[in-house]
Amino acid sequence: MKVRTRFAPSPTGNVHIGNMRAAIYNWLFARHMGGEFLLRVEDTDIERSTPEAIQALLDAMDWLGLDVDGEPLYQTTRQQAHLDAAEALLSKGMAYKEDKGGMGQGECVIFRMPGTDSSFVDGIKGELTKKAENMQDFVIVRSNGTPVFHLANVMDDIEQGITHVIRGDDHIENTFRHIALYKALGAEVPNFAHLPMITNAQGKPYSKRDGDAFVGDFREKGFLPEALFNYLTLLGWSPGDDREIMTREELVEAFTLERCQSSAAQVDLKKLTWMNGEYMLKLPNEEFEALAFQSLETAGIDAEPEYAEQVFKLIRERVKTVADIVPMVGFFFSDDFEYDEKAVKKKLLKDGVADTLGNMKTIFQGLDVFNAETADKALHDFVEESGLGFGAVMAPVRIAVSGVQSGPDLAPVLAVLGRNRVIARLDRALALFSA
RNA sequence: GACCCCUUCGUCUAGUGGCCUAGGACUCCAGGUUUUCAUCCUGGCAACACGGGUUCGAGUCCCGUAGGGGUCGCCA
Repeated sequence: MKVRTRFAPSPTGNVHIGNMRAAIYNWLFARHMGGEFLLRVEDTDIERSTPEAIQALLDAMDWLGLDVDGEPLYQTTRQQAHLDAAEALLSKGMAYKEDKGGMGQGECVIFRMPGTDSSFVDGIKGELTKKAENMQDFVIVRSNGTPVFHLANVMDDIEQGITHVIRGDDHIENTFRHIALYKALGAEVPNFAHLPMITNAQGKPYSKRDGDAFVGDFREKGFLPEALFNYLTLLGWSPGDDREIMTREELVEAFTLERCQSSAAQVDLKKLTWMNGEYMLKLPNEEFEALAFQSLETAGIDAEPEYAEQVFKLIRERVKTVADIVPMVGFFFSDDFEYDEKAVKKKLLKDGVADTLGNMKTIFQGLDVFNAETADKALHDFVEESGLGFGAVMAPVRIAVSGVQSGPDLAPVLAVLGRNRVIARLDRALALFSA
């Protein structure tokens, strides 16, 4: 039988990172097995399920490259089928009506647990069992006539022909109920695999309060989808060898449920950032530039393409995330940049620095040609002639033209900025900081 | 509280009874390269939760303890 997995989120607009990892595992498993990956939108919460929220969900999946087979199933279209199933269960005596709790809310439909011990083999955790006395009957249709999650979920998984239900381990208890439902409904029980949860930097389960809980947050922070995908896959799974940076094809090829960890995993932003940097490095130049131009645009920076491309070449290898770009190149596009206070205090407000900057200005003005090579040579010559240390010359010049202590090679930076800008900035630094 | 699950370096993990004086990666630290910064290279720190078994031999199997987590809704 062909493997079919599914991702069944509630479209709330924000897709939780833990949910998205479950989606990734479902996708990976389906692709590995040559099966299908389906989407079911559990949109029965009318308040939160707006078209925008659904679109946001689809966008997040698209961004991560989780392609879906077939049309998505919208749970709201299935209500009648759910209710019919409840009727059938009722008529077979497998469910009963009751005014639960006697609260006068009216009668709801309650599923009768079979009263036998239950056990199943979880694809990740192994055999799981539960004694009959620890399982209670449960509501499948509310007194207001709407189906409850358990019924809807099972019915729709049957409808979509799901063979493998891969979900968070917070569903383990539900699984015993669901299995009983499958059997009562006369349907084949699918395979189940329960993923351990992932936790935040504090080692606690992700809550909606966590800043980085949603897929969109990672996108905004400048992470590449392929890097996030790779990282999330490795969080709780490993190929069994030492590979870490893996292409999507390699991940699909290597992915199996048996190699999934059965304990919770903690997200480590530092490692994600490292991995993202590796992916940034691998990006084809055109893609990097496209991303960079986009970042400048959203930051409201007007960039002349030819000039910008020179700038991008300078920072290309230093960027860890897309979000690094704008702060790194700001001074190339505007004279209105901040001076790093510490840097100024430590390097600029020193005796003799004003002379150094003044000398460099004169030297640069006197150059026949001003480019990376000549600027570099001028810098070196001056260091030698003056007997000043290298740091005593480079650092002040760098801070004067960029505001900060670190950045790409200084000479190329000067060359790209151009002589006029460099001299103007040296003048300004002289005026502002001559001690 | 009841039921269930989990436990290898700070973090992600390899490890399926001898190949483990426990390997890799991130982080961190030190040195080197770069006559600036970053990169890069080399090296280092650092773990089998604890206690009992079983066995010639246990990180690997069993039992218990502790700690962590999940679930106990007419939410999903």
